[in-house]
Amino acid sequence: MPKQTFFNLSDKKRKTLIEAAEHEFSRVPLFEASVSNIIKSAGIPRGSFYQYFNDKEDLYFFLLDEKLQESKKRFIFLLNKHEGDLIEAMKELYHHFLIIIPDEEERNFLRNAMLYTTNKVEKSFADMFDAKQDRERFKEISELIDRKRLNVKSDQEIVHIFQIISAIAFHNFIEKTMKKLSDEEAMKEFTIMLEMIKQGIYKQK
Amino acid sequence: MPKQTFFNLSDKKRKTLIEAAEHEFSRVPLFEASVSNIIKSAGIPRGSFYQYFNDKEDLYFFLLDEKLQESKKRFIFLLNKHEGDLIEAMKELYHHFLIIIPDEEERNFLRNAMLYTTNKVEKSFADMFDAKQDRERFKEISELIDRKRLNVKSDQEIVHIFQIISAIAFHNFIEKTMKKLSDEEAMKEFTIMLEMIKQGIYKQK
DNA sequence: TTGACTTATGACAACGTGTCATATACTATT
DNA sequence: AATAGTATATGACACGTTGTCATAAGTCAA
Repeated sequence: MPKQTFFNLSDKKRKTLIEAAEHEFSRVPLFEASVSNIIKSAGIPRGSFYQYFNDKEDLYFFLLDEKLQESKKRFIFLLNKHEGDLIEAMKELYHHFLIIIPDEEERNFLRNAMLYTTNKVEKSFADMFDAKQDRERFKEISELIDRKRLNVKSDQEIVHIFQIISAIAFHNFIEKTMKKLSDEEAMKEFTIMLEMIKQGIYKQK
Repeated sequence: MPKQTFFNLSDKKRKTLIEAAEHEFSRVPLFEASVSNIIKSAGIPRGSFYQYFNDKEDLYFFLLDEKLQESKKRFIFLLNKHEGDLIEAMKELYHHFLIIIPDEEERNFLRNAMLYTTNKVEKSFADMFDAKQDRERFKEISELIDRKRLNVKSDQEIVHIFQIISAIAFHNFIEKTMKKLSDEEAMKEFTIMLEMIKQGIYKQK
């Protein structure tokens, strides 16, 4: 977490710094990003940077977390919109992630995050549904989901379903990026896969 | 790819170098690994390293690819063993990945790869099943799979099933690592998820 | 005004990377 | 054996990055 000093900064200075950081982290993935570029672009001295953050990771995951919080809120909104249909909500969330975000810098930031810090992103996203992490949110989501549609026996299985869908979404994004698929193609593949797991991939006896 | 010079090296020297590299890449993920450590441990001068490789990525992905080739071969073997049952083959492959590998260094190498270069590992693995990449292998695998068990209409859907199972395996490994689950716990979760997608997660109408 | 505390600053040591001029080894040909 | 031509080995070096630390400047309450 950034140090208190960072939060004590004037709004203007903090905003400049954040913008400089987002610019750098959009340009290249975390491991190639440099503190030097960020401070040059923000116009602050090197010492100050380390007054605010432990290191570049500190700043990076602070920014990433903020963005993921937004996604989590959106997910809840979409779950409402689709009357508790988990798959429809995830479809639209993913679609939004692919297409609707208008800002190219934001897209690149998230792209770099998804590809190079997959484990962190995936964990953060999965934790939304982890009762131990955030009982409040878990309860909210859990109540929203329409169980009648689902072939589940327990709450635990609902969590698994969420994890399966997330895993497929992550996989799909990686495939899209590596094979340079269009948004439409990616979305089509994602939808097909979801249909398959809805119905079951093995023949019923 | 490493340069020809590397392959011209004496077996002994090449082996020493590879061992030094594996040691370093087991210690830390690619982005933290240093050429300096590798050459120090291998006892070769800095200039030589760059005579053999373009950079550390060059060496890293060469090693990683070799290991993934092994997994691919094993997958085909397991598909045979389980008489074309895709899910049983993947279960055992994953189980092997988790438990059977006896060498701790090897485990750490793969762990670092899975967590920090997910996109590359996932792509390489998925390509095994990509007709465009390796028509030979695709044909071999495709013929091995027992379609009678599967609820599929086309070859394309079989590829999707493979992708779904891989995605779940990757997800599971990340979860296992982040939450420090035991091999048994991870395996149990993986099995549950596979059962779910076998049967379908939505109620049939 | 003073003292205590917080924040700002940039020079610096430590380390890492990739290159390049130079030295050395090897091979084939006369 | 001498030579030429090619492949390989070597390590000093220029350049970039990181995180720290001594010092300066600011803030605020008494």
